[in-house]
Amino acid sequence: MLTQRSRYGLRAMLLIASDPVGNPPVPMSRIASEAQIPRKFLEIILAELKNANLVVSTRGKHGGFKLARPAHMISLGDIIRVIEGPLALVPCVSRTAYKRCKDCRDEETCAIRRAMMIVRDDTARILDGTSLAAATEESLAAA
Amino acid sequence: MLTQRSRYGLRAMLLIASDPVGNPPVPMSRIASEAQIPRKFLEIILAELKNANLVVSTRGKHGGFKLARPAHMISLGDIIRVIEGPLALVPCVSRTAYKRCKDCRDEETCAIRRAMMIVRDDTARILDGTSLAAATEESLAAA
DNA sequence: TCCAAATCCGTGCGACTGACTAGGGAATGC
DNA sequence: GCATTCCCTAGTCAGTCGCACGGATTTGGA
Repeated sequence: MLTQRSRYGLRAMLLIASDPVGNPPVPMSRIASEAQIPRKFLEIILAELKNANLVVSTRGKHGGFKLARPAHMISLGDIIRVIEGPLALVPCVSRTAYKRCKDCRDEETCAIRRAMMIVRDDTARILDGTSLAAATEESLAAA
Repeated sequence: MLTQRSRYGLRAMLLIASDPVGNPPVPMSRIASEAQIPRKFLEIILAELKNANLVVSTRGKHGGFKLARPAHMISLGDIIRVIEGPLALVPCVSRTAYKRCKDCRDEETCAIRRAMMIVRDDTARILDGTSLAAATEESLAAA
């Protein structure tokens, strides 16, 4: 299951993405109220997203957040990986956080690993293949 | 990512499954030493598995644990669901723990939900489609 | 009969994480 | 210079993870 953080992150990103491109940045307070996310908690999440170069911020009056790339170039997988961590169920099949399992005799023939690998690939294929743009087309608030 | 618990659970089940069918039950101490799982922690995990009717135990001397069903009738999904919880990433696509997301306008057209649903189905298909028997055929210790 | 081998059962515990709060700083625009 | 915004550092509070301790209970065998 995804953590609350991740769901908040998805909601926040969807909301920013749903704002017309030419508009001024979306202030945090509006994200908090419209997506129903605790204000201060949202700060932390947006900081992570900013740190990962998924959003850019402008300070001062009329400041706020905008997507760092167009909405069709940011995937659900990008967001989840930033907030939640690796998509893989076990370290030995993770691309971003590979770690050998210590008592595995042979990674090549391990059936557990093979199943986990397929799960990971399928998951990544779906989540990386769904962009914010695709998601906002039909629904505005979810997760 | 799966928790350590779940990985221990998988290892324990694999070890029990790898024991010849006619043999006496496998004592916890042997599982602990061979699968490298802390003895007392293993107690809790085996209790969960027993409670979920995946293993049966016999007490007293020469007691231990055996699979409750033949190894080809227990899937990795069965085990993970018991110890880790639902396979779905969000509650609104879970079969075993469905819960509506409060501010979702329309579940039918929600693209997030649709992506998550596909991920869940793929995950379940693989994990429920891989039995302990299939896993033990090629590798004995993993995860 | 009594011991040893085994599962069962409750309790505790330190570390971490998840979710959230508090309070002030620093930049920017009017 | 003042309001509006983001930025930063802590700290709380509850829960879970991973694990350990000390038994009680059941069973088989010497």
